[in-house]
Amino acid sequence: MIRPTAKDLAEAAGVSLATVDRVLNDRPNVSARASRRVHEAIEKIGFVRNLAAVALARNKIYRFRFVLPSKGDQYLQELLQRVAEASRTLKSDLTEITVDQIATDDPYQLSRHLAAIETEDVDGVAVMAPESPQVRDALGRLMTRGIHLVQFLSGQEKLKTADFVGVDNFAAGATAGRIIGRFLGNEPGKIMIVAETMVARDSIERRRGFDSIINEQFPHLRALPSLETYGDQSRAAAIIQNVVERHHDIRAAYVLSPESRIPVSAISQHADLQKVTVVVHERTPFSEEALRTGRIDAIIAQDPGHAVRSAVRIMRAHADLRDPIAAQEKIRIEVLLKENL
Amino acid sequence: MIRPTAKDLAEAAGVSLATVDRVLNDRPNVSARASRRVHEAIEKIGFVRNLAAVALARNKIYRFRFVLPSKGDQYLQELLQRVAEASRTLKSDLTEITVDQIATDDPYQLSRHLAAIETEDVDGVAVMAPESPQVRDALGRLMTRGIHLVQFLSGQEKLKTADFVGVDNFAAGATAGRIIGRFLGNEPGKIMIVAETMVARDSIERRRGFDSIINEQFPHLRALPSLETYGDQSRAAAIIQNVVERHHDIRAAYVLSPESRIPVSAISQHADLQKVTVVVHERTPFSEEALRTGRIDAIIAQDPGHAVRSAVRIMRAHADLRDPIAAQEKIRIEVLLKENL
DNA sequence: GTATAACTGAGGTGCGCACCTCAATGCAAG
DNA sequence: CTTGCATTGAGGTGCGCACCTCAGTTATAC
Repeated sequence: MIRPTAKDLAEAAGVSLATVDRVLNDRPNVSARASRRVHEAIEKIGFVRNLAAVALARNKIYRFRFVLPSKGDQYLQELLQRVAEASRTLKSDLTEITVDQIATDDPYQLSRHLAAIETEDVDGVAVMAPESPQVRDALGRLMTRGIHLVQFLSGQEKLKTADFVGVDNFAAGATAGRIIGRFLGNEPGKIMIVAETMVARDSIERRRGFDSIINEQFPHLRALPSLETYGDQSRAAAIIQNVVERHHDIRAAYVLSPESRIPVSAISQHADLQKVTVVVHERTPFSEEALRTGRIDAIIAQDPGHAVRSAVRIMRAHADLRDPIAAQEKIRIEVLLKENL
Repeated sequence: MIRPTAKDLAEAAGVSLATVDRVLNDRPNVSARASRRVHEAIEKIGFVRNLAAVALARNKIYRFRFVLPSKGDQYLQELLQRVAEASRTLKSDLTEITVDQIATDDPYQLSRHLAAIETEDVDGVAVMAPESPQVRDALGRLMTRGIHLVQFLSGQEKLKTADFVGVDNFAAGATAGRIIGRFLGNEPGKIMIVAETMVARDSIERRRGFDSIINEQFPHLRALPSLETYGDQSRAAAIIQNVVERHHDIRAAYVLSPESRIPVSAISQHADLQKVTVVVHERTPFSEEALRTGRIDAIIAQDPGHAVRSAVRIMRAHADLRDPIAAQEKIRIEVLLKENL
């Protein structure tokens, strides 16, 4: 038989098409016996639903929304581009993607925005926002209202019920630690650590992962306290200069935040990049160029395109009441060197 | 308007549905004027084909075939699993995937097998086979017969007309070179290089990439001539023992071939893995475990699951007379350390 | 027993498009 | 003018399934 249809399935199961429909779509009023016979027949004749037909018959448009920060540098731009790209590609798959850019670092504003999302307007929401109790509650309320939520690239620690798309930041920090440790060899020295802010949970976890490796595996190295730039160019220059002057044996720098342009620029002003091993996070036009020209030595990245597509697949699966395929949705921690850009 | 349909498009363009159909599907007998008006209307009303409806109306089953080696170790198993997985997932997308396992290292047998593939049986073929003139000709003939070909994970140098899915092996070798070079630091030493066979083009390119980095960036290191195991455990042990005895200053080992179990086992018998930095290719249960336990230091990998899905997407695009989205189909060279497994 | 609820089947409609036929119109060459 | 060919439109069919209605049947409670 060429690819059995629902009709073939009904025949094989000895029931009517209506019952097959009830079983396949989990509708009520089906006896256990009928359900069992249908499932057995599915196995027996190898029935597989034609998703194209399902989609057409349902004639449903999936509407997903990404809630992203309004302020940022190149990494945010990269993300926006990937979302736009996915939006274009998925239009022919009955999927419409919108983007809201919000001051996600203002919990009040973000909460209000999330509260204003209507259940009827959207089938899933992917939110990228730093952790805060207020935001966590707002996200919880969103889910209570039946809107499927994906925590996008940055998670709330105690919101385990929502899917999370992104890397394990502890592991990412540990990876950075391993690279710096191995690159530096056996000579002792200090490592400068720079972040936009240490309020962000991502940065904290990366730092913890980094420290765990350095302390255990490379005890001759010492990671200095984290410097916070607050995204300010001149502040970054000042605090980095200060640290460089006070420690003559800085052999490496690790930038925790996704936006590395300001920290790296400041570092290159005040330190000899030939001697200092620099590792940053996220691939951006800046970090890519810096790696190419040798200003930095490695990038720890997560592919934003993958992340976007993964978030959409997860929201789509939930909208169809399916389970996402977990294995495929794992975002890899990528290590980029000059040679594998 | 909710999502315009072809009917809306016809109306907007001032032509009939039949003409819209002719334009959308590149059928003959359409005046330039009609075509232009349809395309303008597409832009104007934002028409996007409903792929589900297209698929349903076409009612076409895509049949793709993977031609893979019959002999191999864990990496082959990994690949087979990923293909099987994709096969299961894609069944509901009207895509059927079959696997032929052939002695791909026998050009004669492979050519005969390829020649026997019927145009009617299949919409695309993905072939993983070492380079040889005979195979290249057989692949060429396959394409001449109108069967779309994807070179899967191993390409023929002079067959540029066919798509290739897999990493740039020169870059992969260079990445390995960078890692070993940086991990070893400034002390001089020698690097042992092991391959199953250096006949395979992949190994040759990796070696070239590796040498280019070592020679340019790390002149205090010397890469020894490649050792060939021919997949034989005792032969591997013998030649590696020989090399270890003749060179007392071997500080690293680089395994070029995707199957690393035999070489690494042999190396660990005859060298002190605490002191020797080992880099291998491809993630397998063995290499993963070896990385976890510290027997090896890094894995250069390409995600076989991605590769399989990418090959399928490319064949699918060609079957639909579309162009694949090149950016999405690039397979990354992954660097795996203990921390980002 | 009867009333009620749970189940089942038959049949219809429509999703948006591809693909087909056939008649009608335009247009150019001779 | 006629012939021939390119172009266009009108209309129909079917892909596989979801979703609906309604009549009929069976099980269960009382």
